[in-house]
Amino acid sequence: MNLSEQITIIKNAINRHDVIILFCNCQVEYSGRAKSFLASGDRVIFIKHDYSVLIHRPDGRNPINWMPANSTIKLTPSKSSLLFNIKSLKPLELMNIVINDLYKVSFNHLIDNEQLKLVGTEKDMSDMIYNNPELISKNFIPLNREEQTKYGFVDVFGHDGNGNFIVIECKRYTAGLDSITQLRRYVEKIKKSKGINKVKGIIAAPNITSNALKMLNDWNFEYKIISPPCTLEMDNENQLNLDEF
Amino acid sequence: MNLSEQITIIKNAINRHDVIILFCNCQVEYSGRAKSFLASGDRVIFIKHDYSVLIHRPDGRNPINWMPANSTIKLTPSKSSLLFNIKSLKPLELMNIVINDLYKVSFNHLIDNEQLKLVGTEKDMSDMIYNNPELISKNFIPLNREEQTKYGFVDVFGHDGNGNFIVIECKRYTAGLDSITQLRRYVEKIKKSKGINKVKGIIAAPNITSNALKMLNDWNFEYKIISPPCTLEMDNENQLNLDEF
DNA sequence: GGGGAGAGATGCCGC
DNA sequence: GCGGCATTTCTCCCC
Repeated sequence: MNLSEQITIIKNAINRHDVIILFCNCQVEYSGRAKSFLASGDRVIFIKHDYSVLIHRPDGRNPINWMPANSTIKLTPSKSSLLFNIKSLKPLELMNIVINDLYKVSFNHLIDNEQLKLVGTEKDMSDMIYNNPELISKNFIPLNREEQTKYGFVDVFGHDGNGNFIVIECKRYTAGLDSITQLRRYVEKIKKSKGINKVKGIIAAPNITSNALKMLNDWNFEYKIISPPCTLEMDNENQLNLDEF
Repeated sequence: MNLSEQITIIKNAINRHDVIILFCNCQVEYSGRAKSFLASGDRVIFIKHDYSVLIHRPDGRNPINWMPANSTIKLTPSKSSLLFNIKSLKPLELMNIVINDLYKVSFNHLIDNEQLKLVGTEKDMSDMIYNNPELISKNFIPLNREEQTKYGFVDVFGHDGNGNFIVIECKRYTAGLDSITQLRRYVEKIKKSKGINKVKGIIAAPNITSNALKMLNDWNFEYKIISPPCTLEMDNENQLNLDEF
């Protein structure tokens, strides 16, 4: 297949909003929110249904370069092979891909209307604590989830029945320094907005870093070892048993 | 091509550490750091050289499901089509992919030894300020970059020649509430470690949110409108002119 | 659309 | 390996 035919085929696939994969050797220039240059190497170029463009290296989870959805994709022949000019607005971003060698092209029209069901998130954690306040202490009485403040959203807010407000910040993995400063910000905001000084801060997480623990002690906050819930209800009868794996 | 031949071809490609693309209809179960289920739909499965596995939907920059590098990938026939069992250790993560319909398979051995040259990062910003202290003020004298403290790393640290220390936190885009709490943490740490109370905090960023600006004023910090540098030196003579695009 | 914050974040660097 | 932190973060949600 000659180059001109190949360009026509790819252009048609783009116009149909097919998902397109190119195995190729290419170099990439990007200018927009930052500026980058990637010298020639073997990569996979990914043009998606939403006109986002991903450039994946042979390794790693993330694209080495990419353009956001709704980009304008121009494809032209060059002396050696193909040239992509990709443009996106707000913010203005430009990308040029010089294809030195096109190994393989593959495309298909894909339809996917399903949504991922996910459990074990931080939201699941705060729900669990709200519904099982004894996880914090036998006195804890939750009042709100996701309490809105000008200085941020509190995961779980409540009191202990003795006039002490309680602010809980959940982390699904390890709480670090940033978690403590975040909690501190909420505690101070609650103190100010409620006009009360008796506000206790609690970090709920399965792990905490040593420095975070020290900073937490400095601020008289508390740490509760709590893990996110991890039980997925599957109504699908074709369900696989991950335990058997 | 029958199913058994197809499995052999894919297995060989996996053993060669080829990058493999499958256009297919599939359902995905994941259990590990969290738990998820994704009902049947059209997707692209991506097996990389490092044995990471990505499942991409027709839209969006990120994989909807994935497994990290160095996973163990088992491929077996099922009643309808193929079944992937993928396993990763530390932490233990399991994934099952049921392929209902395999549309296309493509693979290629890819080699990429190049590194991305990127400019316009936060590090570039702090370097720029360190080398051009007048961007902050005519009195600013930088002392260190990336000053290490137990409670975090200060982007740029210096003084004003009048006994006031200066702590600068850079953000390459918009500074938010978290940037202010971060700066506050550094300022307090410097005050404590140096045993001095005259420490000024400065946010250097092209934008700041309204709430962050308010909090910054509450803490008597300063805001300097500074953008990250964005000039890429290209030694490649095949350089494209992005401006002409 | 701005703002805040999580993510199965990932990836990098430093100790 | 832990820890702190940026990311062309992306993505979701709420106002």
